[in-house]
Amino acid sequence: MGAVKTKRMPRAVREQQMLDAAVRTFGRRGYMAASMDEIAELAGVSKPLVYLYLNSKEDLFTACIRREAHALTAAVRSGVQPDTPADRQLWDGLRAFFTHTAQHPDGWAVLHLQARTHGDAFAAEVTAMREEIVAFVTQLILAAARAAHRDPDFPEHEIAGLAEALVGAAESLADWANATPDVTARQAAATLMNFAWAGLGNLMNSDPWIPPVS
Amino acid sequence: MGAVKTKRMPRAVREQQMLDAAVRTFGRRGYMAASMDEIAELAGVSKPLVYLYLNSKEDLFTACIRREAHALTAAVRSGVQPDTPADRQLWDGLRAFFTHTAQHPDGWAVLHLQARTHGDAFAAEVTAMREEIVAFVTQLILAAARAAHRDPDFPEHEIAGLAEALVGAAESLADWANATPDVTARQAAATLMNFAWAGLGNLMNSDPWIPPVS
Amino acid sequence: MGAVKTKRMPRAVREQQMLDAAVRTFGRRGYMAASMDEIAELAGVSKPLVYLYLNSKEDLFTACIRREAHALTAAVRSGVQPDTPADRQLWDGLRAFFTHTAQHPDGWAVLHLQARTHGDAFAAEVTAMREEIVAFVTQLILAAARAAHRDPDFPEHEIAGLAEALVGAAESLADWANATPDVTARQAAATLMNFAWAGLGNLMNSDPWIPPVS
Amino acid sequence: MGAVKTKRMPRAVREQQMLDAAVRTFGRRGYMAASMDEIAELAGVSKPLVYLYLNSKEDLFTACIRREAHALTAAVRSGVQPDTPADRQLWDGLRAFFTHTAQHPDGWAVLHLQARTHGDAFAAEVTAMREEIVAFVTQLILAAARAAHRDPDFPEHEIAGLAEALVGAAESLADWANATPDVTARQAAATLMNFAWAGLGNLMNSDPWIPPVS
DNA sequence: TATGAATGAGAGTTCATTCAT
DNA sequence: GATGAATGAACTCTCATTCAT
Repeated sequence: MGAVKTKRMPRAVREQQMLDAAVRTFGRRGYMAASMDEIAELAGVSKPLVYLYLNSKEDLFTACIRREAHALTAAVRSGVQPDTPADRQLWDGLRAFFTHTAQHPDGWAVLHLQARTHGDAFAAEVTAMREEIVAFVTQLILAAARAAHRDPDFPEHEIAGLAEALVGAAESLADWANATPDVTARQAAATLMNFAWAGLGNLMNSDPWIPPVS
Repeated sequence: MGAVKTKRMPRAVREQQMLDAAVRTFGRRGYMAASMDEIAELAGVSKPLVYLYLNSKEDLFTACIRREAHALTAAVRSGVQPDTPADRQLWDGLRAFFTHTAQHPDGWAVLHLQARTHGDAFAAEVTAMREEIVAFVTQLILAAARAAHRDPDFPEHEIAGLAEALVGAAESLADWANATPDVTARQAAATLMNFAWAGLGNLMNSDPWIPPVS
Repeated sequence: MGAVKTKRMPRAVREQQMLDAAVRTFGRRGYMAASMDEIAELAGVSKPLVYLYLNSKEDLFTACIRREAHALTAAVRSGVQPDTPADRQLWDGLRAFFTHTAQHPDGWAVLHLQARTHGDAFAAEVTAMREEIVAFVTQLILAAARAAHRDPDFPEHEIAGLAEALVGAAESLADWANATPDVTARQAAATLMNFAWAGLGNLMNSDPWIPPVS
Repeated sequence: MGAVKTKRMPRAVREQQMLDAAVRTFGRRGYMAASMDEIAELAGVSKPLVYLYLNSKEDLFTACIRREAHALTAAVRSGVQPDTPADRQLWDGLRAFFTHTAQHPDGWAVLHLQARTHGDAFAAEVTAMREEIVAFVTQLILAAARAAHRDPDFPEHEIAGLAEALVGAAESLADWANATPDVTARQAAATLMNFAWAGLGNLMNSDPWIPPVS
């Protein structure tokens, strides 16, 4: 069931094994329903070792959140090329995002479902990551407005709402894509780009957003 | 602290008191962290009575989900007038939605945060409600396409994605509006309508969606 | 092993049973080595009931200390007649003290050994009782001085030391009497009265303190 | 924090460092609350080394008791000059005793508080030391009686009680002196000499014991 | 001589749940 | 219709102790 029992590993390696087991368990069972016993067994170690290295259930969960948040933002960042048009950056970012969430469903569940529902301390950890992403999207929207040679005539705080809506839609689509068979990351990204960039009104007039060739 | 202790109430009334207490407790503490003790005390009854009426913690939580889901869909339904244009229906529905989630934050937390994070059985309960809403939105999109005298040239399954994106964005905005001071239900609805109907591309060209007067 | 299992007792009765078991266990094993499991079993109840009524191990121990301290001071107080000469009052008090400690060795161990060695919070509980006794003895010494028509020519703070010495000697003798077979409470009291009242110097000169007839 | 980490020390030195750390930890935390981890860290060595040298927690504690008991009796013995009058010997012994307990509060706590509250095995270790002291005091009393040219007319076992009372009073005064600011070892000794030698009755008659000049 | 890696066993505590009245 | 009394089971966490090097 658990990992193969390999004895006497250096601490750093063991810690990663524990975090792997913890992310999987927290993601599937939920923070409270996950027991330290189960995590330890899945990691192939004894419970005291988990406590020795990770300190407490709360600290372990926090470590999971941080690791997964870092992995997700790193994935998105490395998928985007800075000096490309705004819509291209968004398209690349979304594909990286949906690809990562599809490949790490447990990590995504930890971030999106578990961390936000078990206390402010944990929620604050994800909020930090989320704000980074929202800021990235906000800046893309502003860049697009500049590219259209226009100062946006809607107020700053309205842009915050738009970015929030886009990010929220992406988060929901990630869950949806994970739950719906045969929906690829690329399709999810295309759907959202159309929705966000062209808008339903334009889509009705057959004026969709066209993905770049890559 | 809890409800005023009135003895010998009819069962239906007592049950509602219990559900009130349970929704509040589940919404604030989370499903697992909420204790039957706390719920019973908040409801002003003894624990055995809770079990007599609601049977178990799981059943109690399920009853909460159903009641709140029903209340939310009823609120949205009663906000929409069937024989109006699609964008008007969406606008009315969104306003009803954001109004309800703002007025019942605990119920919304139960549906959006708690029910989805504690096992498939509970998640399935919300999924039923969610599918109803997604179906409503899907039908609005199709109606809009018909109104534009066009068969949508993107496949059925693409529409599902669009509806999903819209609903997901709405859910996220509900959390955002609840957490951000001074954001009204109307503002949240306007932001989302602009985003969804006009799209970011059009917004850049100063071609926003215009809310109806009401 | 434990008490006969009698079901459904009123809370007050069960609490006393639990305190009985706790005093015995704490007194014999020590505070830390005593397990809540053992106490519960000895009391003939399940562990959760102990927690329901007494809250925590710390609270349970505190409750033990208070009950035993109260019992001991009550025993001493009721053994002394206020309007008798100082040496008679001391003699009566010591007999009551040694009688009580001999009859409640576990309670005495809780007060004298355990409560003072496991943290300031517990120690403070006994200190309160001890100070009451020291104050009583101090006042006896002053009364004796007045009876000898003399203002004591040693300073206040010296009297504190004398009272402390007398009480400390009594405490040690209580342990000694409990540990030494065939030493009665009366003998212990007589030894200490001779030592304290007449002093070793006088005893050498065959001038002991003579116990009253009673 | 702990001792400076110096590698490869001779065994005897390392052992003393460990005992220093152990006495301090046992004295402050108590036997059970003291953890081998803390002791090892305070000693500046790894835990396995503690086990290699001292074998087990019980053995380590026993070693502490023996070392501190030896140190205390040695201090008292070296303070007393054999061929002096009994009261002078007692006076010198008490001063040495109070001086040592004031200078080694952790060691005194180990002997007086901890060793007696955690099982007969440990208690027996202190009992050995205590009996040595009681025997010394008993012999002083007998010497005083002989000096008064009288065979004491109270039985052997009464003398045991007197010695016990004196030693018990000294032990209590040691705690009291440590806990009361500005009480010197000399003052504690004087208080106890007055109390023991002259007795309260004589003190009332202004016939105290007079300390020798030194 | 010395230690980083690891654990079996058991502690205090809490909870959903039921019985007897 | 309603409750005070009671518990089995599980949880987080800690500790003395050892192995392999």
